[in-house]
Amino acid sequence: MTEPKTRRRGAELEQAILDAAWDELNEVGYAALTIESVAARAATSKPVIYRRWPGRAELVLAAWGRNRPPVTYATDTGGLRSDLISLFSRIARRAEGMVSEAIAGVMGEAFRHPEVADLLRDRLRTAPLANWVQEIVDRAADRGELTQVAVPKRAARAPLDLVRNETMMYGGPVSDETIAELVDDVYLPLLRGLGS
Amino acid sequence: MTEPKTRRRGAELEQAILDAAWDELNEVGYAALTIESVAARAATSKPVIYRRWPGRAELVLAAWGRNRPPVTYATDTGGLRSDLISLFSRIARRAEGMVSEAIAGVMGEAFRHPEVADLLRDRLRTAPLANWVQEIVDRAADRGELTQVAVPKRAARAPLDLVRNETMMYGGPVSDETIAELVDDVYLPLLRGLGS
DNA sequence: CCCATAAGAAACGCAACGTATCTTAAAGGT
DNA sequence: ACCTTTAAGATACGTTGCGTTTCTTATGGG
Repeated sequence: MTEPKTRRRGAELEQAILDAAWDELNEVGYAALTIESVAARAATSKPVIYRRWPGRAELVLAAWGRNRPPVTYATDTGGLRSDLISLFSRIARRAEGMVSEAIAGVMGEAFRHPEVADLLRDRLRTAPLANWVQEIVDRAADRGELTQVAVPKRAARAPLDLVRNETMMYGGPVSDETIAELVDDVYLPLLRGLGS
Repeated sequence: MTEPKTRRRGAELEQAILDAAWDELNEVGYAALTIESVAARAATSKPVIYRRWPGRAELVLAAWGRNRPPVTYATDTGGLRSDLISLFSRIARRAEGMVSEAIAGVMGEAFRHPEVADLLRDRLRTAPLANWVQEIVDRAADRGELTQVAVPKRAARAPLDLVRNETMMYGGPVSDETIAELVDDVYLPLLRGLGS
């Protein structure tokens, strides 16, 4: 029991720890995740983990970094509204995959450790979002659904911000109804208003 | 030292505890706030606190409930844009007074305790917001700045959601520049778009 | 084959948890 | 004025996880 026979090292060991952290995160959640539980699960010991990451937040961010879903591209669905519904759904699904309880937990620590805050912000940002929105708008303009317009950065970020807010406030997955409201009552009017 | 002479009871004692919790929250933050530290500060003992609140989150929410700034009304500044700037600033200032580190902390626990989540949501909601937005829009319509329109609930909530997102993501106070962007690049276009 | 490196085991003191026990001050009814 | 009920406050308990230190020993590179 005290070490079967093989002693892992370097990358292999690191991956095993991150897998253990990820499993633990999904099974018991961030609040109940302890360094000791991860160490036990990975069949290693605390110092091994502390040698690599300064604390729980960083460990979880690292684990999450290896397991988050890839960013997918916004396809042309043939209409502005359906393009937006598709975009918002994609964002929402991605946000859900991020285990919002963990985000909230890490956030709590982020305030005390600015490095963690920066790390977290990087993770929550979806870099190509602005381009996607602009592409959707361009296509809509080609179809005559909107007047051609450059979407300001703030406006391009809004879908992500609105979905994130929804996820953080209500925990669970974002309903189709909510997505429809965000598109119909907020984002579509916004895009239309940009053109006037 | 072991009890000067007077022993507080009921409401008086409760208030003393909540004051202590509030002070502690502002001085050391949520992460470092412990039941023991609050008990010490209030010059009482742990059981007294546990008899009243089940845990840290509830205690902090209670303390916060007694100390949050009153909701103030949106005055007529004479123009749509300045009305909105004023509204967003008000929301932002209120959000800052709420010690976002504490919100994040409570949020982390909220996921494991649905009652806490409900409590927290109540606290973060600003009930009369929809009316304020509608009033601002009505006034703007009277001035001829917008066409008269009923603002959907989602759209009316957006200012709060956007500011909250900003506060949670960046911690510190929301800059005037950010507020201007939110108004000029997001909310003004949105309101204009609702009218078309 | 040897040796520098790092894995793993074990134990440390510390802090805070949440609970249980007991004494005693305060409030209120008669 | 007394006596009963209520709850405040002190104290101590076992528990858990922290983050660190110390030491042994397996492993892989040279």
